Amino acid sequence: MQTGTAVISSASPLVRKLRSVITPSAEEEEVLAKLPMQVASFGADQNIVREGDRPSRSFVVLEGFAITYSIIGDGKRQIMAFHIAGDVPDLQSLHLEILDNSVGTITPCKVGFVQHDVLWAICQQYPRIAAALWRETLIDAAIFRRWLTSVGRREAFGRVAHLLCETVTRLRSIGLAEDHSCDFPITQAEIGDALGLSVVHVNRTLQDIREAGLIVLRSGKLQVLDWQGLKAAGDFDPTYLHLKNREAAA
Amino acid sequence: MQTGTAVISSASPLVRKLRSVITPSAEEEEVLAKLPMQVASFGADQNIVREGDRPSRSFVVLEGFAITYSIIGDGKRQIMAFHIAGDVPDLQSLHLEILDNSVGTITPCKVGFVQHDVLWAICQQYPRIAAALWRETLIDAAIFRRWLTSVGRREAFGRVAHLLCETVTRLRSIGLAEDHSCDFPITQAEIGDALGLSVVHVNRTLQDIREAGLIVLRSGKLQVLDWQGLKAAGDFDPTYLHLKNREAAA
DNA sequence: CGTTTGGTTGAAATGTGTCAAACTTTGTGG
DNA sequence: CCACAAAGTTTGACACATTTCAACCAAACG
Repeated sequence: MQTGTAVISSASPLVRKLRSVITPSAEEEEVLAKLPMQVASFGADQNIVREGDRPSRSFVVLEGFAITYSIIGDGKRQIMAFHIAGDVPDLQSLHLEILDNSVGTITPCKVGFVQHDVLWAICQQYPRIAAALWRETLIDAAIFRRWLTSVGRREAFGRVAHLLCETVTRLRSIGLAEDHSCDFPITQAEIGDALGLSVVHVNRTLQDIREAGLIVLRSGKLQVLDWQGLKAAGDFDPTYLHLKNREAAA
Repeated sequence: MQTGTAVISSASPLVRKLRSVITPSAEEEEVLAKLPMQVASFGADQNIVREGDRPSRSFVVLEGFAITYSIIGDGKRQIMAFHIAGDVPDLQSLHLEILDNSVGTITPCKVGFVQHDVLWAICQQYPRIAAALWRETLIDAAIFRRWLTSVGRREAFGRVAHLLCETVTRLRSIGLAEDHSCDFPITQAEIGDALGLSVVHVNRTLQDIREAGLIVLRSGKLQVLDWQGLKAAGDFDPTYLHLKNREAAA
């Protein structure tokens, strides 16, 4: 894998993501690699787009972690997705004029804005890329469904375990995890807002998971000690991620 | 509305749904109206497709209520969506080979199966229909996000209220609700499985909502007595449904 | 190095689940 | 059209997972 890693890391996040979603041709890869985008950097905890916006462009996450979230009436926050390199969190705005949720950073991020008309043009010229983009939004929806299942019907232990499994698997699929270790810059408060739990209870649950010998999580690094055990605890089956490179899910 | 109703009801559920999603041309409407589909009837509580299937066709709900659901390890069920006439619950299978959830009926249903290659051909020939279908899947995703928010961060009262608002609004958008009254054949157990609540608690919550004078719900009929009040209770804002016909959300 | 952010702990409060039983409505076959 | 079964709803009592409050501690950071 050593030599392979160099090749993979030379590809743009968008191309790496594409490879996890379809099997692109060289030409298709090149189109995405040369996609005209306006790169911008954001600090941690900043909004990139807000609920109610009517964007004329979407953006790719190039580096860092971002979240899709919404604030409800009484001020509580629900995080609906964690976004990593290669994700296009507001791709939906290509078809839905008004954004129904906000997207913000939780770590410093580099993102690339792409005009919608550029995307439209590419979709017309490269139907397989159009299909891949549609496919990506469908996978996002599948992830939402799984989260809903987790939050609706699993207890805290299983919920957290499932989130950890999913995140590691997704990071692996784009080459950002070795074995079952990865950067994990998500705070306990953010885990809570994602899973419908209080910070306090996330903290206690994380301790339980540690004591069960399943993980080590310290200073933003996650190491899974017992992958099978964690999968079992979270009732995790990666089918719903519809990854092309199945090994990532092993 | 009387004369208008006649016209609307003459349209196929698919066309009516299309009108709520985009503003179709006469030609586009005709394409969908004449879509070759194999119509089938199902009794209540039957599976139409199952998790793990690899369908070569999708289906439109023509009559009745269906659900997207999943069973987790310990046998609990999470319902992720209620489908009404015009919905295409497994449209995702057009792009994702393997189904990651089941779809079943909760009332007797009439559905129309459409081969994927037919859909592909239409998408190629009518880009606006392709866009509309993509758009529909994006709206579905938006609904999942809202459910997640509801289940994650709202108490039972708000959750149930939100679900009622959403269902009435969607039924209105396809002409299946007058004012704020509609058929509501969803059992309390199903509401519970959708919202992550036990039947007992759904029952008590429903009584609270009734006592608050917001609704009448009896023998499968829902009548909203205080729409503003119900919206407030559920913190409901229909923007996320991205309806073309905004009046439906009033 | 102080200041901020994130993590940890304990105790008490509570929303919701579970269990178990009764009641009511709906559908159906005799 | 009644009678019965099945499905859905309702109730009460109790258990418990999770929240809230209120500190305190540890690590990161400029």
